[in-house]
Amino acid sequence: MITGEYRYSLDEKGRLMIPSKMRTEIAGNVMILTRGVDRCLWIFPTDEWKGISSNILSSTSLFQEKARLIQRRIIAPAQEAEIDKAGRMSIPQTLREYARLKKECIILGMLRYIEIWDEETYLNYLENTEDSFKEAAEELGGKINWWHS
Amino acid sequence: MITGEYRYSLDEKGRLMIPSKMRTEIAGNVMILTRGVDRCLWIFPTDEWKGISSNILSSTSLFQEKARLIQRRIIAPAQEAEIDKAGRMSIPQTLREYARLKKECIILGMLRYIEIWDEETYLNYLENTEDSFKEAAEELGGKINWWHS
DNA sequence: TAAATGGTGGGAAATAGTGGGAAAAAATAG
DNA sequence: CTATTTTTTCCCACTATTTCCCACCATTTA
Repeated sequence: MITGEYRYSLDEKGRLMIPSKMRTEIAGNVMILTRGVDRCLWIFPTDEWKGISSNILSSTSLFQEKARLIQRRIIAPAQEAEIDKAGRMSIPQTLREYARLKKECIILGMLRYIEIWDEETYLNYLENTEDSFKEAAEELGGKINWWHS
Repeated sequence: MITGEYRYSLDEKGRLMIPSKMRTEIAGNVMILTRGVDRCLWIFPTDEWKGISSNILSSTSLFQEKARLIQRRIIAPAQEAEIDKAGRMSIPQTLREYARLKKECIILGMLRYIEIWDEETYLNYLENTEDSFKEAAEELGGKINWWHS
């Protein structure tokens, strides 16, 4: 279970530190890096990625508009990224641009994957979604058992 | 599996770099280049192309309007293109015009084939399809098991 | 305070990418 | 059919980027 919220800065070579607590949760040092949905990047352990990508592919077909949308935004931009001996990961340029990463980045542990945000973008996101978050919490609160049995 | 999103520029001789990470995924240095669906070009490894083109042919008949459409748009414009020793590919003029390639191009790895876009066209595409993408993602999110087993 | 772990910066070698000259091929004109 | 021009292809040299590695700094732990 990968969790935690961290701030690290991109260095001049476009490398970003992955917190050691997350690294210890991950098998191997190769991961899959791709576009996320709200101007953030997603990092998946390779085995999680295999499941997700094959699920998407099997439930869509190439000559359909929606399938191409998903494929072009989620599957296509994905690249393998290695964690170097010092625990850092090089973020490819096109992905860096998509997420508008400047210097300070936020790293979020989402249980089975990791999100990377530009700090400013992230703070704006939190602020702008405050209301719909409360709504969602309210709605979910009625549906699930927060405290198991 | 070919993935990744890259930006390269067409040089004065109409050549376009194919990213080395994609080249290593491809057997041989000859590929099939043809029109794609949304103002982009498609590049297939030759063996993938054989499968796809024969699939299209066998599932359609000469005497059907729709079959002729697909043949004229996808099959007929197809040409062989070689990757030179420096890893570049010459894009024939008619295809360059169809995709409106100017200088900056986006190269997308679509798992079993590659797409080439003019950068501006691509950015417009992403922008214009933002809403239907989020819809499609939402819909897909409800249908599939993101986390295998 | 020493040792261990976590994090940062940057040099050097290897790899990837760019530009352009020259030979070959194709097109055009005489 | 030959000569000239244009286009394409092939190849080499140069530049940029990435990768690998090592040394150092900071922070935690004993």
